[in-house]
Amino acid sequence: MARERRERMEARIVEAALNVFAERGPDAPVIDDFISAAGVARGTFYRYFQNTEQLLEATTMRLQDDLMVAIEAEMLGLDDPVDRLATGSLLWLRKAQSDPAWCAFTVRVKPQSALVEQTLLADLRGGKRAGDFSFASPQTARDLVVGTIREGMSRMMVERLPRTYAVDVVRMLLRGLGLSFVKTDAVLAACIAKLQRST
Amino acid sequence: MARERRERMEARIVEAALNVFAERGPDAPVIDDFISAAGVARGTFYRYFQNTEQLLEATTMRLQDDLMVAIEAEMLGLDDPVDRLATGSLLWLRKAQSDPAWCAFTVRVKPQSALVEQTLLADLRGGKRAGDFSFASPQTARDLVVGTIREGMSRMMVERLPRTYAVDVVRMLLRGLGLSFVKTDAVLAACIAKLQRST
Amino acid sequence: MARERRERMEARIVEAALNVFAERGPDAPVIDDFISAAGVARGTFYRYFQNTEQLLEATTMRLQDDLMVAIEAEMLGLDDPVDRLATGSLLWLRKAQSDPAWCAFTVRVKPQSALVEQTLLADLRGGKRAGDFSFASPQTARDLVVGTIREGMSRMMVERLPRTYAVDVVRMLLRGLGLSFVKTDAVLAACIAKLQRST
Amino acid sequence: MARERRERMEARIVEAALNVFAERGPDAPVIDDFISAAGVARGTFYRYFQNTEQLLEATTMRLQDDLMVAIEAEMLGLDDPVDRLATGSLLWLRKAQSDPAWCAFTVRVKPQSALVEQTLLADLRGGKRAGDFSFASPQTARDLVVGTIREGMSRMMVERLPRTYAVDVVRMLLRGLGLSFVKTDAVLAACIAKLQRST
DNA sequence: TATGAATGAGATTTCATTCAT
DNA sequence: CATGAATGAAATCTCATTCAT
Repeated sequence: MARERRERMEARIVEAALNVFAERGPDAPVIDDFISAAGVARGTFYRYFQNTEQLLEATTMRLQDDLMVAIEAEMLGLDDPVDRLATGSLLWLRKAQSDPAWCAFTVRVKPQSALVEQTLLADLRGGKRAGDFSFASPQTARDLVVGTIREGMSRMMVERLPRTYAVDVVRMLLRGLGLSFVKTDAVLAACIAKLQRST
Repeated sequence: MARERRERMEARIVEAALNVFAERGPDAPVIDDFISAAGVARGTFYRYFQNTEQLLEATTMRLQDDLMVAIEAEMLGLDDPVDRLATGSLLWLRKAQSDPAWCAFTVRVKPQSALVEQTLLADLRGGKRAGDFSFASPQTARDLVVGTIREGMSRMMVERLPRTYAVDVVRMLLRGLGLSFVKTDAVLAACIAKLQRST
Repeated sequence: MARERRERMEARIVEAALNVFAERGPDAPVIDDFISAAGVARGTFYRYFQNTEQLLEATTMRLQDDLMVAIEAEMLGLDDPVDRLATGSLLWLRKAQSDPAWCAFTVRVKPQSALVEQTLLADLRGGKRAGDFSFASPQTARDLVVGTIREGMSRMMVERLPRTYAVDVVRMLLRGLGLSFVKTDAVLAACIAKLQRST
Repeated sequence: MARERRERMEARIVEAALNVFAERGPDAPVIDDFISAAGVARGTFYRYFQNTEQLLEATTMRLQDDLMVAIEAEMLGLDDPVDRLATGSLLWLRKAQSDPAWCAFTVRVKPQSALVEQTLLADLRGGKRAGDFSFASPQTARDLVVGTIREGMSRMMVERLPRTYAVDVVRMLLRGLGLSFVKTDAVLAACIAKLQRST
């Protein structure tokens, strides 16, 4: 039960961090913001997190994992790695566009959640094994996907991007990953159709 | 003449900042490092820059502009936007790989130099007008190029990337920009050949 | 003529200092306030005054001398030291009450103008020689007069004092200087009457 | 208990400030002097005082309160307001004359300790109620007492004042407050006699 | 374990004064 | 002489982090 208490407290702080970001924006948040939002003493904070960075990371991981799980749920039944990558990227970008606070938070922290990284790499490898993708190495391919999406998210923080932005980006990504132009369009069309049905 | 003096002083501070970064690495450098390196009083520093961040930006802009000029020199005679974009990206990534201090410095600051942005957008537009590229908008295409390269540079700071990394990335980029796979390989081959000759 | 120019410039700076005090109040005035009010360069200022303190002193002396001269004019024909001291103090306090900028300025600078000090001491000595005053030493008596008036001026800066304040103070001063209570009242009455006539 | 700690810390800083002043004199002491003397971090200082001025005020208040308490002890058994005022003023001036550091410190800060002000006003009111004093208002009377003593203290900082200075001043003050010349001399004589006995 | 005072490194600001042009 | 950029000492502020209670 001591263990449970620990987890409740940790969750409380993370929860508070989320609110702080949603309310005060991505800049400035200082430790005082977090602890006062969580209603916790300074010292208590440091019992749960070594430093602010770690809180941010933990929160980002939480956020990314949550989204990843939601996306996986959405993709239930989708087995083809190419379909999965397309759908996943699309949903990720849409989340970013529809939830600026989430976007701000995610873009500000460097590392990605392990779950996201693994899922992404698995699909990249799968797509290559299936002969659809063609790239030098999964890590290099990952840089294309992660870097482009991250840059897009950065720009969302500054200017309003068109509704079609997500699809436009995913098209570039699939082509960049070596998917033939014909297949790219087919995959995209199917993926969009499926998403519309499920909404 | 008072104006000239101002500019000399600003240049002197930026120059010193470059040295500081080259010597002490991208982390930690504190304002005292900069002012003592520049041989300038604290008050003088704040007469030219509002804060450290601003100095970093100014310095990064300088660095990026300098590299851009060097790359333009290297590309003298190259007129085709696709060739230019391929060569430029390649040289940029190679610089990053061969000069970790430069890479660390550049990757740490958000905005890109205006010169770089303009050159990039011009080539993207040119390549599209020529019918080589195909993408939704130059800005979206820019996100692909800038985001991927930036992500690659980030990863360079953490792990050693293979010699072929730069070429691998550029191949993905060209394909992502909608260049046909055949042309992509041709452009890359020509571009590499030309670079080898000129070295 | 070079000498004349010098004096004109000095006067200009002092003049500006007066305005600064009148406009911005007694706190804060910084050298920048003075030089920008005078439309003079930093360096120029230091050619005329060694430091801010010296400017303040010069200005105070000017102000006090001016007032002293005005008071002397008002007292033309008054020869009795006791009358002079009473009238002078009264007029001084009235000036302070009617001109808050002047008051603020004067109260902030320690030393008194030599002219004021000499006039005061002369009247104190005169009144004692005439057998009206009685105190240990003119310097000690001076402390009573100067200290009380200065304290009153300080309080004027903070709170509004009653119309009768000046007379109340002068009555205390005359008694404190050893003037008999009867004479004090007579002197005060005469002095007030004379002032009313002259206005 | 946390409250107690706070008070101890504040006292510690004020205590240190006293030492600094005693050792280095009233001019120049810089924030670093205070914090190093108190063995306290810069941040801590600003947690207790907004700026140096505030520390000076707090310290002066402490000093004035301490002296006031000592004077009250000395006056134990003295109930007559006139006696109290005479004795108190005398002791205050003697303290100033015998302890230049204290004098310098006290004279440099504008406001008086609340305890001092209240005690003074009470005695002024008491003396008036008893028919001994006669003045327009206690506040005006206060200006006479405070202003004169302060001016005397200022002058002590510059020149050496005679041994009789304190008594001379108090005589002027009592007369100025409207005490009859006869009573003034009687009160002074008694007060001096009493003090000599108690030493 | 929870608390919040204390720490201290550092950034930023302010300003009187100096000095090259 | 006039100018205003440069200086540098000191004040003030901000925060992440430590630590005694």
